[in-house]
Amino acid sequence: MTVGIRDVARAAGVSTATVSRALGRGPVSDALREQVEAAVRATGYRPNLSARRLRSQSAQTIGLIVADIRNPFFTAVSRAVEDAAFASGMRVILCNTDEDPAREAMYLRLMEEERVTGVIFAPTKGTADSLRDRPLGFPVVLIDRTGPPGTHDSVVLDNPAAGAALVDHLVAQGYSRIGGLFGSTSSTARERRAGYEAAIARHGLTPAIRTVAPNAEAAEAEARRWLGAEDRPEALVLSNGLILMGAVRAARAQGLAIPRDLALAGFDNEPWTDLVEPGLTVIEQPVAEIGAQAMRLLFERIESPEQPVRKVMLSGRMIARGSTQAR
Amino acid sequence: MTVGIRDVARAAGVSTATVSRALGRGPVSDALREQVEAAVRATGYRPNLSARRLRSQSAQTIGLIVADIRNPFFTAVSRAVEDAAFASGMRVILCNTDEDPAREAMYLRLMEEERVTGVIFAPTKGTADSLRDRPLGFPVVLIDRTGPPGTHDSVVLDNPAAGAALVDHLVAQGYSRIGGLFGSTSSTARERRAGYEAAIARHGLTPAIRTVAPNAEAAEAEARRWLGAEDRPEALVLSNGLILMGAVRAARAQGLAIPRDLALAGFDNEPWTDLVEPGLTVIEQPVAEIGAQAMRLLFERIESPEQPVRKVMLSGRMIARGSTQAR
DNA sequence: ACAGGTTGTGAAAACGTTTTCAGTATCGGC
DNA sequence: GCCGATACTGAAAACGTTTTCACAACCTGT
Repeated sequence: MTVGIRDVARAAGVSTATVSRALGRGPVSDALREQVEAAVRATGYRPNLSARRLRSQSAQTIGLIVADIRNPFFTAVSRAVEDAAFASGMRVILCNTDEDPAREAMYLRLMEEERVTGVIFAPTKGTADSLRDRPLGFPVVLIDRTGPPGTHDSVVLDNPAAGAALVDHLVAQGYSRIGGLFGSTSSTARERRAGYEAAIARHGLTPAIRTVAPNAEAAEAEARRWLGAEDRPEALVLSNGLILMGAVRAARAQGLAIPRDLALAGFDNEPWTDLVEPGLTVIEQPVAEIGAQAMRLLFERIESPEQPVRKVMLSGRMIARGSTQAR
Repeated sequence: MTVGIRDVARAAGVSTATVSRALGRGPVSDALREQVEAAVRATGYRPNLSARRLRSQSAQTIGLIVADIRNPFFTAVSRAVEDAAFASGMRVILCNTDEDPAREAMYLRLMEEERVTGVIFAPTKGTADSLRDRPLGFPVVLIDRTGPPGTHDSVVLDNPAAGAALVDHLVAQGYSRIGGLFGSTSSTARERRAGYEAAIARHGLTPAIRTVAPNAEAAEAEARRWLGAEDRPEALVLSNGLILMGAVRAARAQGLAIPRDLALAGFDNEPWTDLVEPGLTVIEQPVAEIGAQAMRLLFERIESPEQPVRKVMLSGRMIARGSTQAR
């Protein structure tokens, strides 16, 4: 029924070995190569990737496991990864875990079964920690989040610095009762929180921290409670774009004017953050750079598996907008 | 090196056939099944999916080819598709074409080479038209966009009705010089435009139409030109969420107040559309339903390949917000 | 007690490629 | 004119599974 390499071989009057070589790279005379190419066109042959991968023991595929495909940060990173992969003739399998450890485990198993060449992974905290003891058949590069130092290559933002920068900015703008609402599932949120705490301490202020599942709905609910409470802060630091959106919604719901009643400073320069009124002060992440660096680390790890573990730390860029106007 | 089914068989003291049957569905005694499972755990065996697919001639994989992964409409649909696929024990390969026919062709070829079970596809107009003459080894369900009637199953919004509904709403709110800015690459934009034109004609108004690449940057540039021209419309209909965002940016850039100087009505109830001031009137698409229906059509087509082509048309829901306030 | 299932099992074939191995021309250098 | 490379080619093995085939063991109804 379906046309295979033997059909092409027969049509071209050569052996299957020659067809294989003509299609891949192998020594084939120009004459035969042309015959083969003609036969491929004539028969409409499509190589069977499963067979090719099985025999060649090389999937030419990298897995990209992200925590939330709705988060524009991850879609932006994934585009960069995909571009780099295609430039190297590799396929990408994109997986979305929804910050769910069970789905992370499932996808890691899937990657093993696919015998992928390598994986780029944004794990939840628990998985990141246990990754050290989990033997996997492929190299892993962590993005956005890391586990214990020294286990896997990684590329992350300088989160402590970024968290501190937001606090410093808010202090400079005249705010002092500065709260922080951080995601509960990632090392990244922890690091941003650590930067927040350090800066708060440095300025001699009192920290006020709440933790929440990193999605807009949970963040809105928690922020509403907080903003309705007596100890309502004057300003809020939000640890990612989804939480930032939740906070904006909560402020609206509570009838608080930004920045008069509540200043906001968060992460991820998403397209909508300068469309709302006032614009939102954010740390912009170098998303394309993160994806590209992750692919570079992965390729270099595949090239030389025994080299020491590396961690690439990139700086964010603060974009000050109306939401943190001086009071 | 890597542990295969023969190693498991040896460890369990059975044949490879028995291991295969114990892992899949096949008649195996309980005693042996347990032995096999123990051996799997002991050896850390992971089945090789390439080998499995090659032998069983079934990829258990569906391809999902979307036009723009940055468009929240497609990420939402893809989540629904993925959920349905996993519920049926299938994998999903997610591909992003960027509205580029060359990438569409590349991904279609990839799907052939992967021998996928089926494909869900949001094609550009040119590709949708030529799809009829392109023999593919798998069933295809078109989403969001269609080609010539009767060639492939599809699930789409009732776009003409939705386009007309926006015009009707604007007319009811007192606007009469209503322009339309539509995407250039999809059948969907065409249908929305047809609905716009029909409604404009029905109200005895004059149509004013511009066409643009369906991304925020191109839309903003075109809208800026238009809004700076003498024949600036009082209201604008925008054919998707990205174009809507471009229009908002253009209005801001030209210093036009919404809705006083310019009313806006668009598509896709994205999270930010009610965060901007004023909120934007949009047609909300039943994204989860679109994904679920597409999977249903695909499965039923796989089940019975010869059944007549079906087209599922879903209705959008208009959400009126401040951007179309009565004047 | 026997024919005719039914159930469980293993040996071996098969899936569609790539790669190894061996072989045949051809070539350059003596 | 011979010898060792070099370049190309085909036959067959190999990749890791699932599936077919054959068969043995056990039922079930007469």
